[in-house]
Order: sequence, then structure tokens, then C-alpha cells
Amino acid sequence: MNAINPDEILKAIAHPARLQILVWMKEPEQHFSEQLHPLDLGVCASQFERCGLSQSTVSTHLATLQRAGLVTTQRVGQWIFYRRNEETIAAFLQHLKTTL
Amino acid sequence: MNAINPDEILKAIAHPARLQILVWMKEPEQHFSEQLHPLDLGVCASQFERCGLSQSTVSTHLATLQRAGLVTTQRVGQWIFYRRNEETIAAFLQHLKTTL
DNA sequence: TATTCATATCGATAAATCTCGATTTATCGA
DNA sequence: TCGATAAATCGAGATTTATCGATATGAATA
Repeated sequence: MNAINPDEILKAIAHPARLQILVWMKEPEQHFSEQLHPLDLGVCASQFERCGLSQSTVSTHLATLQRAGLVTTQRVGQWIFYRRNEETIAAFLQHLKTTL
Repeated sequence: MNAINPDEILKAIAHPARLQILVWMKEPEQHFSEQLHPLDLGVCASQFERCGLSQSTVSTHLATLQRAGLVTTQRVGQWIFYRRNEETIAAFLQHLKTTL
């Protein structure tokens, strides 16, 4: 269920920083090994500021990814951890492959 | 050769009208059977005005698709025919599948 | 050559997106 | 409860994108 919205997903990944974030999240241990929290929880929001944008801008981009259903979040204490939503991503890729 | 530019392609297909045009072009005989010219040539530019936008806007969108390498053009007399660039599209889908 | 037709380009406006710093909200620990 | 930290939201300015009508270009035809 929870049908994907291809148009919204396309707009979401059509921004270099947002696409970069998704790609980074594919291999957390590769790119976020310095994170103090266990990576099983996901990647802490602040980690993504390495893309060179401000905290507020990164937060906006993460919200866009979440609205498109590409990531899920989990609050743990004062931190919020992001993870890829592999189901949505796979469904989108499949849809694009058959549609485009 | 002629490497694809994933960022540019993503921006190109992240607009509903442009995506629609690409999808329409997948089955020309399905959507453009009323075209007077043989569909082997491609789809005549004016055909795409059915998306509800003006001639100049459609022309701009077609140029965007072309710049991204998603379509090729062929001038025949006063008409310009558009065709999908299947190589680029396939390469892009493959890239997205392995990257995203 | 003048006219018509198809398409591209230009110039302008409107709308959407991007980005930031400042502020707010939420949670933690002392 | 207070101060610190993390993240979201707000408000504003800047940039980009979308769109149109008008005009230019290029080719066909009378």
C-alpha cells in the first residue's frame, strides 16, 4: 500500500543535495562511520550538513525527502535519525522503468 | 560515448509536461495516429501542444528534453520530428538503478 | 517574390524553489 | 528549573523556472 507519488519523487531527487543525501544513506558505514550513535538507528540529521548547506536548509531538504516517502525518521531523545525507505525507492525505480 | 548527465536528465523529467511528452512518444501509433506524416520520421513538434501549453512553451520544453539528450530531432521540410533517444534513456535508468 | 506554415527565440511577468539567519520547539542533563 | 543541544519553522531575499504573446527564422508554395 501507500502508493508512491512519482511526480513528487522526481522533483525530490532532481536536486543535487537531496540526491546526494539519498546516495550517502545507501552506505551509512561508508560515509557516517564517525557518528557517535549506532548506525542501526539511522543517520542523524546533523550529519547531512556536510553537503555545505545551512542547518535550516538541510532540514528543509530532509523534509522534502520525507514528504516524498523516500526516507523515514525515528526520534531518539533529542536526535532524529533518517533512513532510506527502500520499499518506496524500489517501487519508484520499477515504476520509472516501466513508465519512462 | 556521449555520457549521460543524470542531474540534467532528472531536472528534465521532473516536469509533468516533459515527462508526459516522453511517455507519449513511447507509443507513437497509440497517441499520434492522426499525424499526417509517417510516424517513422518521429512525432511532429506541433503534436505536443495537446499538453495544453502554448506553442512557444512546448518548444521550450522540447528543447530542454533535447539538451538533456532524451530526444533527437530530424528536420524534414518545414517540420521537425522528435524521437526518443532510447540509448540515453536506457543508460539513465541503468545509472539511476545502480546509483540511487 | 510574397505569402503561408512550422518552429525557435525574445522579452516580460508570474510562480516556484532555494537559501539563509533568527526564532521556536523539544529533549536532555546538571 | 535552567542552560545546552538538536531540529523544525518562520520570514525574507535571491535565483530559477514556467509561461505567454509577439516576433524572428526557415522552408514550402503560389
